Amino acid sequence: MINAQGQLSADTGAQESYSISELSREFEVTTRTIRFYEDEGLLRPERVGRQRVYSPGDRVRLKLILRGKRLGLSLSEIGDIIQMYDSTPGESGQLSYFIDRIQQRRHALEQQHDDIEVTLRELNHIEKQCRQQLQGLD
Amino acid sequence: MINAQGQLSADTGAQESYSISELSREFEVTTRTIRFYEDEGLLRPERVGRQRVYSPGDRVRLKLILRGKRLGLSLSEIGDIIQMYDSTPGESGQLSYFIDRIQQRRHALEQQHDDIEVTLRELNHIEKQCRQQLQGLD
DNA sequence: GATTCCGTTTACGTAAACGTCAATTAGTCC
DNA sequence: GGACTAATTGACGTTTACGTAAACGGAATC
Repeated sequence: MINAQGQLSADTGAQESYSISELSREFEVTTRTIRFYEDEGLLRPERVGRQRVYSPGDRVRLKLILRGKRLGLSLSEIGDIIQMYDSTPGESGQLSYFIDRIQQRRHALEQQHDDIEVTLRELNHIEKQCRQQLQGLD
Repeated sequence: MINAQGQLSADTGAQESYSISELSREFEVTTRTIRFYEDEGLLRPERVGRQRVYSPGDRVRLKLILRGKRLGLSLSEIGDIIQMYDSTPGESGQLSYFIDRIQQRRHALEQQHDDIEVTLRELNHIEKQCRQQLQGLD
């Protein structure tokens, strides 16, 4: 297998580096978007010359970013969360403050979780009514 | 009990009308925001003179809007959903197309649901590590 | 060596979702 | 009847998250 840099890489399913257009295609975002995330400090790919080269770690970060987007988070909120992932070990400043931030995130997520369940139930109800209408069983 | 219009209303917990500032306070959004939602066609309060008067139904709609916001939906997506709630009975144009739209919404919500669970698990993991650090049990 | 394909930087444009005045109206309190 | 309070319309400002176009750099290909 040959990657974008023309180097051989064992086909383990996990490449060791990615070009911007590869990631762009894989995740269906524009290169503009990926560069923008870098401007915002969410990604820090290496450079070979002027070109960006993304590691598997960068790819995971991009995944995290997109997951955050699907949840409706702003890029700065996403940056906040990514920072949590990054500073996992001990150097997270005030540990208890850090835990606090985690709790807050979790609280918001749990609220969303509830909102989703309510909405799903309601949509199910509406759909049911529609199906009855469709069959004239009303 | 006396509402904003100076009229008596039985204290059943459910008022029969609300002023814009009442709703503003209750849901902690600015009046500007509420008017903006009206501009976008998400709310249609009645008028007494020039003043807006909101019914319990309007209040529910506002609740729906804010729930949608917590889920990260755009106002137009929220409008889309509210329309589903409104046109429940039979006049939903192409019923099967309508059901299709419901399915799509549901799919997005289920994706979010999954995203949340993954993120929550990860946050839990991170928090655990932090707590261990805090107790020096590492 | 001209074209094509990626990629880069710089910069201006834009849609969404409000914020922030400013000017005006209409009722209320003393 | 002046002051205050709540509401209204209108208009411009702002932030976020990119889109879009221009102009250029290298490598590959014909």
